[in-house]
Amino acid sequence: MAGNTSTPGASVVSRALALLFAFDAQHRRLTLTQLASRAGLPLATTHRLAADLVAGGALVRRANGEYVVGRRLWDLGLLAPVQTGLRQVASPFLNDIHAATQATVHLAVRERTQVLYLERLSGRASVPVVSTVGSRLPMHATGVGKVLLAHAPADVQERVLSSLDRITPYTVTQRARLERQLTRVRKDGFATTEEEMTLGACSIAVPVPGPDGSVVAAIGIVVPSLKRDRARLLAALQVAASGVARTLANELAPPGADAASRSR
Amino acid sequence: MAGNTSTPGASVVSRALALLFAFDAQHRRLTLTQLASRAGLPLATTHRLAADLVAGGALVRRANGEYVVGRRLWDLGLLAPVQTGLRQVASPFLNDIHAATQATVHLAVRERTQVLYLERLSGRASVPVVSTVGSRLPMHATGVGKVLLAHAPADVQERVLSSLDRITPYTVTQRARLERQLTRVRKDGFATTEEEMTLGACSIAVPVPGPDGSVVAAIGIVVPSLKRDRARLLAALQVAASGVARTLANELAPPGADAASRSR
DNA sequence: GATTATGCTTCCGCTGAGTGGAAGGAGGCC
DNA sequence: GGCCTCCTTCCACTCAGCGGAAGCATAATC
Repeated sequence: MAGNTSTPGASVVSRALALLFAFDAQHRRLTLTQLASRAGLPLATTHRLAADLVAGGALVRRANGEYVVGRRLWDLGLLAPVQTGLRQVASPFLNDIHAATQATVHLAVRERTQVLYLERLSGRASVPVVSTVGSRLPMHATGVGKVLLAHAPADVQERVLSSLDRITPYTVTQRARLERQLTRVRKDGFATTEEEMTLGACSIAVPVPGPDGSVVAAIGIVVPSLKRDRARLLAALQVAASGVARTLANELAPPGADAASRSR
Repeated sequence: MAGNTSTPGASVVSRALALLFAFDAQHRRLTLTQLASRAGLPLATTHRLAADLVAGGALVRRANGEYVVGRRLWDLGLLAPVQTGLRQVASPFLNDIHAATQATVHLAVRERTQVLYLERLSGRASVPVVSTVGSRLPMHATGVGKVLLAHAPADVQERVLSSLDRITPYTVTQRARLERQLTRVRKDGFATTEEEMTLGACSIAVPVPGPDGSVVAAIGIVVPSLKRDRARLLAALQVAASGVARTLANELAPPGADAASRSR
């Protein structure tokens, strides 16, 4: 729009989005200068666009000058069809697991080469858990991740297996060893981790099969130790997973349109 | 930016936001034409801006041409400091109530003259419930709403009381009667509704007091009937509410900055 | 209390990014 | 074929946006 832009070709909209997406889980509050630098825009431009965004309610400016994401964007985000159907269907079953185990319960799907956490019920026990709703974690170090990885397309597996970051001393970073684990996951129908993502936290997870036999999601729980009641936890998970799978299959009976198209 | 705009003075950013906020709970999917009409923009302009938004991942265009809110906005929305602290603190207590009662559990705050639902655990029983996370409902017809209204500033009460919409045949629309109910709510420490929002659904709710004695939120549950176990439900709610209140007070012990500033 | 540093706000001349009417597809229905 | 609806592309006009620079406010440093 302007004559003397430093990056001709970039639309105003793209700049505005750069400002919005400058926020992330580690940067929920940004000063003007931080915002400008993270978005890669000149300070004056940032100042003006940010003011527009504040005027529209997309951002909020605190009394101390910091910008935060506005409530209107929270509203808007909730409308995104992020597995809406899956989450609604799964919700009561997750609650059942939570009631039965008192542990932290997760519902997750695969997003490219990472685990995306769709839902989380936090447990009573003081287990350190790093995931929150919306967070992405590596597949090879989480229970739900191993389940999803074990059933992912070959090219995804290849990409994940070719670079296994060490997160704790117990993270499985040897390709061959993880491959053996994945084979077991497919055979046994569940995956476990022991302090591979967070010290002091173990997990166990099972797949949620879709109508066509593919794996559409994973349900897992996080506990301080698996020693004691692995069998009990696994039973609870499997009941829930088959419940979700059954409900999903029924819901899809009238095979209309693409996923998540049930607004009415 | 352009010479021949029909509404000079409107920034590109404001137009882009108009497009985004054209989506709401009743309109999660919009065609180009719908989008243009709801945003109040010419079709060609809408087409171009929407393409920019899609390029940035803020919107997604389905195969059938419909636009929906994109996953990146979902991510972003989760970063909004919408009572982050309150929700985190309350979550385990809400789960307790849910486990104990198997009913639909709500956490809500007041937003201007409406109830804003922050959290919802759906129950097993087939009770019709209209609320979802992020939805706003009138205060006078919901349990949590009555609690929040009873403890709202006088001007808010006045505005709400001066126009009581009828939603079901049982909605309380007489000002004097609702005022008497509010007095009781303050005295008894809980509120109830009986099919005032939805036929076949009753609710009971209690306030969550903040450190300074004001009411910061309400916790409520929805059941088919209150006849049977009102006392039991009330007890569960009160335990949870005081648990949340106590945790909140402890959390605020180091009184630093404004709410929701715990990113690390 | 002067000096420096840092971060925010405002100003303003230049110009190409944005605008939207209009024309041209692409389907769907009768 | 004719008609309708909805989407896409084109293009001449021009003012909204651009961002360097100067000014301002506050806080730290000497």
